[in-house]
Amino acid sequence: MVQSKQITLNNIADQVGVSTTTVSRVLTGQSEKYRISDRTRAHVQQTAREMGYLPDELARALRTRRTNTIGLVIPDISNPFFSTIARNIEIQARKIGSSIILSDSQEDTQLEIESIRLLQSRKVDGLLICPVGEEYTHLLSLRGSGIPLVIIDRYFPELDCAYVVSDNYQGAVEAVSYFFNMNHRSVAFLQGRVNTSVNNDRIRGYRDSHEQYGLTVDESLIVGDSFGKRNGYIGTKILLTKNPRPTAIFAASNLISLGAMSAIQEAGLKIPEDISIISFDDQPYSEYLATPMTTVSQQTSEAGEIAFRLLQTQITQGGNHSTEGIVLPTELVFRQSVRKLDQPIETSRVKQ
Amino acid sequence: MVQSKQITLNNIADQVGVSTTTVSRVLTGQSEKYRISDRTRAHVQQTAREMGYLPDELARALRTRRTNTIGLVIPDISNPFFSTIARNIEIQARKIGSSIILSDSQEDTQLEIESIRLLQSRKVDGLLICPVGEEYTHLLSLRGSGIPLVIIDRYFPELDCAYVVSDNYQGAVEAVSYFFNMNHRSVAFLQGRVNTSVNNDRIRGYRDSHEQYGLTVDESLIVGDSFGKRNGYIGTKILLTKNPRPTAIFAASNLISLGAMSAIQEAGLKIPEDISIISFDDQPYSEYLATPMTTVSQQTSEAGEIAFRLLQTQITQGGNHSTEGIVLPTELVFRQSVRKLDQPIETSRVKQ
DNA sequence: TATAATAGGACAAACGTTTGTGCAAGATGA
DNA sequence: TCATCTTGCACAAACGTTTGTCCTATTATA
Repeated sequence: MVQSKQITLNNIADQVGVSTTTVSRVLTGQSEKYRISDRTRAHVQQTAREMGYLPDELARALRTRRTNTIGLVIPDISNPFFSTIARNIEIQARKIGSSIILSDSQEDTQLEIESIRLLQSRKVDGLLICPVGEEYTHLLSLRGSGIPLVIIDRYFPELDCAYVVSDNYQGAVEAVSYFFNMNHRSVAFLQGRVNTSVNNDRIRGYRDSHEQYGLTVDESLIVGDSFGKRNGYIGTKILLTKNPRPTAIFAASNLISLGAMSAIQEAGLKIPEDISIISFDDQPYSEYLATPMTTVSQQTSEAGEIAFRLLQTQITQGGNHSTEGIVLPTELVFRQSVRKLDQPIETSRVKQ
Repeated sequence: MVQSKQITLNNIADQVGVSTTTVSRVLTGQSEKYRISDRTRAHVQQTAREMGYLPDELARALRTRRTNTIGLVIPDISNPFFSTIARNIEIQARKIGSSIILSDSQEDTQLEIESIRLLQSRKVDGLLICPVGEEYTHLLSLRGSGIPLVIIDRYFPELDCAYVVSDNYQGAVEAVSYFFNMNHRSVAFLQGRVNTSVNNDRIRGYRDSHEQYGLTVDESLIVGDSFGKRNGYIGTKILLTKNPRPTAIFAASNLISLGAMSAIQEAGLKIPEDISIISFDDQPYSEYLATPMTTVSQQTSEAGEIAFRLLQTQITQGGNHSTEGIVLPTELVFRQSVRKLDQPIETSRVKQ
């Protein structure tokens, strides 16, 4: 196997009988700016092609201080929610010849920090981060370093940084209100990772919705601590022991609702006859579930694309950091996992 | 916003009052090999830390001809099958300080080719490719270039290259045979992208299984041309017009079976009462579907990890390219989407 | 014809590392 | 005291680009 030597600008220069400079200028399309004759230009291009020249982006980047590379750090790339975001970022990046370096932080802040350091070492032009979400001091100093940065999905009110997130608050309000409209009065919340903006905003929506309907929230109906399936399973197990049992569950993620379905099934209960459920995150399979799931759909594709564009303007416009925050609307997609109950007997004053 | 200058070895050297060489040797842990005094070493380490030194991996790579970076090209990162593979690759890579550059070829050979070129320009140490799968001439020349390369999921018999794939043949045989054992005799195949090894092997299994049971395959029962959902929908629509209708469908991917479910539902049919189905690719949601789906499970996590290791040995052992092919067993996971029919009347000699 | 302008390209430095080699000063041995 | 080792580090080149500047020969201008 011949480990064929790399073809460099020098090789081409020697071959053509011209300086490296000239070759570089021709191949970067600066031939007219530097008055390279058509003859030379053609000759250089020809031999470059013949020799199969591929520019060394490393060397180029070292000189130009621009790698055309962006870092993407994500808590779990196997989660379709994140991989959809990643995909749309990649598609945008490829359009302008950028590459993305992918880092999976495994929902671990420490790994997130290490990822960021490594990406900085690799001199990425900018960073797109779906943060684990609890800590943000490392993001603060990152922001201070002046590197272009856009946060996705989970943001930090105290961090002055561009971000794109879903309207988690409104999404939660609509979901929970829908339960109330269907005459549910005991609605549980299977929450995700606590103290993340995503979770905080959804809880806030959950609470405010109660208030709007003149209801008080039963704190014992808020359970869970992660966005994973296992958490959904355990949380639901707990909820189902309650007496009286909640009539509805609002699950904070697609994985949580999957776990919840396991627990519900094991308890011999039916959705929505025995218990209703709404899940955050619409997925391709949502409509095919045993009971087609009513969900809160997020604009994941758009989130990826917008985040990339935000980052790109930061990169091209240099230090002029817009701190713009973009919040994308959610949509409640109605299917069959919510049952309408009989009118509740209680005399709850329904505001609004 | 202060665009703080990059800290270089030179800065540290100046600060400490020592040469760049010495700083480099200390910071790369070669202080004893080059007899740097403990005093100097400590001093250098201290100031490096104080100044917040981060090595420039670009410059380092340019000099060492090693980027600690591998290229990963995948047809669709939003497909959980691929994103699971990607995740496990990333997890392995991070353990040894490598980064992965992700490229989504969008199931387009041309984009795949461009991706590979760009990754070569970026001087990745090796390439992990889930090929689109029809063309492989570009992979041939890639192989000739001597860059470490491992193919995942779809391979090419004519391409002398390490690969890791599922045992698609055996998986298909088991699925289709199971149908036969359940007394089905009219089993359709909703195939994926034609002329890919994945599809070819599954078709072969489909055919051989027929032969083992002394049955002839009805060619009109093989429909479809991609691994997408839409293809599953259309293919099923077609199948359902047949008279007599096939009693069972073998779907070549998770997305195909989702599409099939739509078509089946629209026709007012029930799984498995009216039609049975087995799908390739087990997914977290498979057991929660309207009818829990009997699937052919692949070892996606393992595939990613193994591929990475294969590549890593190629990288470290230099040109010594093993051409080892690894095929991972599949597993038929039984759920409820297959109905047992009454004994067929026909007198088919059942071999085996 | 003398001078200025232009065309066409070359030189060399720089980006931040790594690494083979060289070299001075002190330590050791005879 | 002289030669030899050893210690501890510095020099300089190299990786493949890009880019500001300079140079020479030819053409145009006066």
